[in-house]
Amino acid sequence: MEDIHLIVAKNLKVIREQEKLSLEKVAQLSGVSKTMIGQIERGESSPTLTTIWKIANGLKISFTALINNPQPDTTVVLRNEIQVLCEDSGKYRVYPAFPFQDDRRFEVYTVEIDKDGHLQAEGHREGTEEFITVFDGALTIHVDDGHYTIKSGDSIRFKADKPHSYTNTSNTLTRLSMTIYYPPFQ
Amino acid sequence: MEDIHLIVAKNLKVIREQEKLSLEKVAQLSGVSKTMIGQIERGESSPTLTTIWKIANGLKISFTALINNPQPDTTVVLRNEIQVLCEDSGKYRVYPAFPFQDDRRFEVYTVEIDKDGHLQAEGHREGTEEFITVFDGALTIHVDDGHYTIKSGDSIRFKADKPHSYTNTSNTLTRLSMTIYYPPFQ
DNA sequence: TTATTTTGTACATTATAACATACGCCATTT
DNA sequence: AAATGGCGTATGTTATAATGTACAAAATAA
Repeated sequence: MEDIHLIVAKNLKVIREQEKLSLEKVAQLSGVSKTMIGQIERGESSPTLTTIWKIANGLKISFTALINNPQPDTTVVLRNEIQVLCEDSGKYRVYPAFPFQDDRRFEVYTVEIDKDGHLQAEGHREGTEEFITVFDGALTIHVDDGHYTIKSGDSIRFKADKPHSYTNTSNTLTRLSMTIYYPPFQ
Repeated sequence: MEDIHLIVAKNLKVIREQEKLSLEKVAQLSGVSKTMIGQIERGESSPTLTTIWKIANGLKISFTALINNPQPDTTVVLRNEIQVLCEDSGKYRVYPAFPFQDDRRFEVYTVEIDKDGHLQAEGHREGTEEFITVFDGALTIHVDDGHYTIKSGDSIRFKADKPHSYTNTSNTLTRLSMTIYYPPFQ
């Protein structure tokens, strides 16, 4: 239960059944076809904004009542279930453990870099910072003409709004945890 | 500036320019094509939920930052600019002055009923109430076997979660203001 | 100036959201 | 049991969201 249209699916179905409304009834209240209402509820369709708007208005509920995902108090993320992202021919692997969400201003990744693995990254948004702790191997970070080598157990924090690079400068697999902070707008 | 996709259009353009990002850049950050970003900004497209989600994540902003419509302190609604809804062959005309919105729990209509005009309405959601003040003519409301005649200057409040009807029982045009209250869920 | 890059839009195509219709299922009811 | 009505799903079609390519204007560099 992660993808946005699945959240809407769940919310809509709950609200509709709570109100004891048929698909037909929701259709005529909202002006959206019965078929589409059904597909949205089953998660078979990613509705457009105007469709969501029509439904919210028809049911006299707020837009966010449909897109809100009531977060549980606890979330367990299994490594095997994370969609891994690869760079440098698979030598640099990113596991997004806690992706960016709503007003949370950070995201947490686990990164694995094979021996000789390397990644050159562009600068992120103005004010963005990275917080890295190395658990195995050693990492060398180049940023702003300087370079820093972080060994297992050590950590680094740096402003990531300029181009920077990560290199495994050990002879083994390097594993690290990376938290990226994005400052709010304005 | 009313329709939901126009709100997103405005918000996206403001944020993008604020961050000095090109369409191209937003495209690669979000994984949504440059063309689509442009169309959304120009209000030429009503994006799907997944597209909005991709953009929000790419820019590291909340979903609501895109769909939020910063309401002005004052809103003037001209009668001529309201989309009028007609029933009973045009004898019953509804002007939605303040439609339902977000967590506001009511909406305000102006209604005009010609001589002999009539409307049979189904019951609204459980707990829904209507508040009517008649300004011209006279209105007879049937609900739950009872009927009430409201003359110019008078008002009525009734639970509208059962079938009810409105009839102009005067010899002239009847005009009234109707506020409908929808109770929150749960 | 001319050349070059960058940026936003126009166009043609593909993918899919949205709709109208029809069908099958599970209730009641008779 | 048969018939009826309400409800959700499957199907085929249309509208439009989404993409890729190409183009034109503006900005930058030479």
